[in-house]
Amino acid sequence: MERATRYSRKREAILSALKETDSHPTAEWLYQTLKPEHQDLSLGTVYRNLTLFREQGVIRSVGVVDGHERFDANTENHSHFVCRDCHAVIDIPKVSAGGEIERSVSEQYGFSVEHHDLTFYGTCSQCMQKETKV
Amino acid sequence: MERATRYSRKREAILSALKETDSHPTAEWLYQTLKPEHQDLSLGTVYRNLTLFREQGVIRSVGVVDGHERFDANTENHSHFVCRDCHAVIDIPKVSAGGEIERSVSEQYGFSVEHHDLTFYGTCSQCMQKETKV
DNA sequence: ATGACTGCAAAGACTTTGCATCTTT
DNA sequence: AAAGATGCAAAGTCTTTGCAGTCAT
Repeated sequence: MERATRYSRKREAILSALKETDSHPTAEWLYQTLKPEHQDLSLGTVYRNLTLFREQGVIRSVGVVDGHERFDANTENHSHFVCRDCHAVIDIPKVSAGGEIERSVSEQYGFSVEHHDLTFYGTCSQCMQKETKV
Repeated sequence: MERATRYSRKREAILSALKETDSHPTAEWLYQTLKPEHQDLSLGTVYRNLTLFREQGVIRSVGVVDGHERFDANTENHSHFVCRDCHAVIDIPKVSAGGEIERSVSEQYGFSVEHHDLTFYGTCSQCMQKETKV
């Protein structure tokens, strides 16, 4: 039997903060961002709720960038660009083939494919300018 | 000026082990695998060399799966399937559009795109059988 | 000999967890 | 009141690093 979930001010705040940004934040960023409004917030609570949200499927992990896990409240199919310089994670609206590609892999290998990620790596425009100046 | 690189038995062994497997191992796996032949090998050396290889571009990180970074000596363009159950990382030969897609993102956003990863997530056939039995 | 490479163990960095306390229902 | 949620700090994991000794050139 599953454990019930109760309302919690902080949980709501964490999810809202995640929905209001497109920066694909880390747990630490959420903690720092919410701290002023919720002074008794603890990092552990942020982590616990992120884990819960992920299990519920309301958020998704974009992966670990430079040692920090990045989260995304946008669970619709889209891609990402990761800047190897400033570690920004930027949304790239649907460049991939969508569901068809998953079906193709599923049929060829006999795997149950639930999801796929397309991620680009390189240097963002801002960081490219910086490099040029040096 | 870059630092010179000298020959090292262990370095060679680490790279060989990585080239001989398609399991996308972790540092720990390489360490355990090479330990019998190189009894005085240390985990630190494995990590140091993996970092070196990655900088040299002779290997690539497939990302962090279940808290462990996974490495791949195959730097040619291909995709991966990650089993969320047993954490296996399995090669999926080229399903994506290749270089064109990178050019497209590069032009649209003004980013310098160096690489892209396409990763599928789900349950592998072996783990699906296990689940059925239960 | 010189500078690179390594073992070892300590230090780091991020995340998880136990327990007493506070909240929600 | 009962059970979930949180703060705090300790514990866990994976990875990095300093230092002294070893090896390649």
